[in-house]
Amino acid sequence: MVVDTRADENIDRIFRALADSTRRDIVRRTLASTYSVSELAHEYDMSFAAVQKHVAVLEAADLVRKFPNGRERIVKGNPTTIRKAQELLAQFEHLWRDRIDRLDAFLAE
Amino acid sequence: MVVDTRADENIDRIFRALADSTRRDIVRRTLASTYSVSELAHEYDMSFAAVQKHVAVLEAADLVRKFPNGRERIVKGNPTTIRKAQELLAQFEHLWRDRIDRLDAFLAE
DNA sequence: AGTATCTACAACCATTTGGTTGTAGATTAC
DNA sequence: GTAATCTACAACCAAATGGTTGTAGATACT
Repeated sequence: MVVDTRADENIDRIFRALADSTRRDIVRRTLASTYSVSELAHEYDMSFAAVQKHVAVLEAADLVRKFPNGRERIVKGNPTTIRKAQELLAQFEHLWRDRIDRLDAFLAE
Repeated sequence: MVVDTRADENIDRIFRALADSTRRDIVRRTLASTYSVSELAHEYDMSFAAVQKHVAVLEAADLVRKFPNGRERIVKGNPTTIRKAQELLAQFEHLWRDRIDRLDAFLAE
């Protein structure tokens, strides 16, 4: 069985992007407030280029978007993609509940 | 600023584990039904050892657990960890909502 | 105009990841 | 008892990841 589709690759990117505490912190910050790339870079113990790469990973996953503002790029967190991931996990939980419901129905016989 | 803690590493593992469509499929299956490792292996176009490794990654993230049953290991999806991830994403969304609420309050002045 | 700042991007490096094959230990089936 | 099945794990390999430094293009400041 082959499992991978284009849609799956997008999901891969989302979870992969979230699997790093620096990137999760960037998402939190840019959801709660406004940051340029260099403002973000000041927050972490790593090079500007490293932070830039993290932002690029998040952007590829559509977890943040960049908007030009003069020489700066304003990074904004994208709540829609967060919700998408959340809904996928909710489906997972649903599978479990359905199973329990089936079990309950069986035991009720 | 240093961002990583022990707790963060666990979160890393969860999202990292979910960032692969084969592993997401294993989670879905083992939440909805019962599979041994070899039964899972039959479902995918890869070696038994590869599937075994995927299960190990999921187990390290506590997304599945293994229970010995004779020579088999029964793999069970763990809804608790799914929920944990879901709640974390819900917090992210909350940051966004708070921001919008603050904006609304400001505009209402 | 000249300088400083912000960003983009390439090249490089060590480590991790996702796959493989092969070997070996337990348990079950005949 | 022997053979088949299920699992574990090591060794290996190519590709991706997460960091670095260095160079260069735009924009803003004085």
